[in-house]
Amino acid sequence: MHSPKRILFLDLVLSIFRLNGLLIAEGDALTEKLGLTHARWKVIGAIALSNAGLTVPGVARVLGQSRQAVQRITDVMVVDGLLAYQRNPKHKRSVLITLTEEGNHVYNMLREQQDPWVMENTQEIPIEELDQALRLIRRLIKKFDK
Amino acid sequence: MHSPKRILFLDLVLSIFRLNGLLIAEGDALTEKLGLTHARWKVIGAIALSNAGLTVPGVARVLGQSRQAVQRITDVMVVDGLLAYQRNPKHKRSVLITLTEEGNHVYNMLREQQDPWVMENTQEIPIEELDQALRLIRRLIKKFDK
DNA sequence: AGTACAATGACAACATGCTGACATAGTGAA
DNA sequence: TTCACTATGTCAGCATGTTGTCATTGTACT
Repeated sequence: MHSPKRILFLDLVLSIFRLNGLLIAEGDALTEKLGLTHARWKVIGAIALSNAGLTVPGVARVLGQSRQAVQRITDVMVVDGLLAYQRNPKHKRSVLITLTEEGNHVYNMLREQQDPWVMENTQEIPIEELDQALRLIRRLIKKFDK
Repeated sequence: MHSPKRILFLDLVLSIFRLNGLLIAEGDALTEKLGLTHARWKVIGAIALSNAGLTVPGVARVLGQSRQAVQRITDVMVVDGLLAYQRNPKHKRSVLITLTEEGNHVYNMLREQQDPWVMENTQEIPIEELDQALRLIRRLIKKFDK
């Protein structure tokens, strides 16, 4: 079974692995001066983008990681003063994660690095192509996320 | 700067992270009975797909990882009998990695699991869409892989 | 040939991720 | 309300990946 589709799909999978690694490297380079690592900017990004507030398992679900891995990172980030835990009106045990003033400051600096980076890497790409790719990827995510 | 393109691109990046994790989980589930982990099936796949033979740093380049990480995995896989190191006519120190008979057997079984998995997950997706997405991802890879 | 630079192997320290296990809190149905 | 099931926090063990460092081998240029 060596259909073109098979080759294409496996190629796509390998390319996802590769791009994933490159994006992490890009993000790390982008945030190097801010003292962030990819584990940290992922968490900061997820929280900053959430409207309703996120719990530790909530961040884990968004990032597709285990809650234990997220918990470990957030615990350290709270100690480091980037995040704070806040009482959750919806849940007695599971606190909400919020950005501290310093965390917000770091996020803003992250944005200052990120915005030109996004500009630079998307200006030649039509918005329709980005949208189509995103839709396909979302479709695959839905398939695998059960 | 909250252009739709920015949001779209960041959304794409997050989705790549998410899909990457899900694909690894899929692969691990697929190869669970074979006693493989993602670090291992990635190496086996890379070697099986190579024509000319690969060295440890060669595999690292293909997978976009550090040679040290690959070396550690291959060393264990040699002990486990899946891989063997072979004299490299081109290089005195840097040996070639080959699949042992058992390694080849495992690769064939991997293929038996992988083929129906690919079928199942691509049958509703037009080949053109896969191709377009792959092209965009390759374009991004080229941008970041310097 | 000689020499500077690159590539490789080896080892270490560390960050990150996963799963498993357990106790506790929360939720929903009988 | 009670009870089974799920969600969460916590701790532990382990796999994987990164960077840094050093010695050694290869390579390429003069």
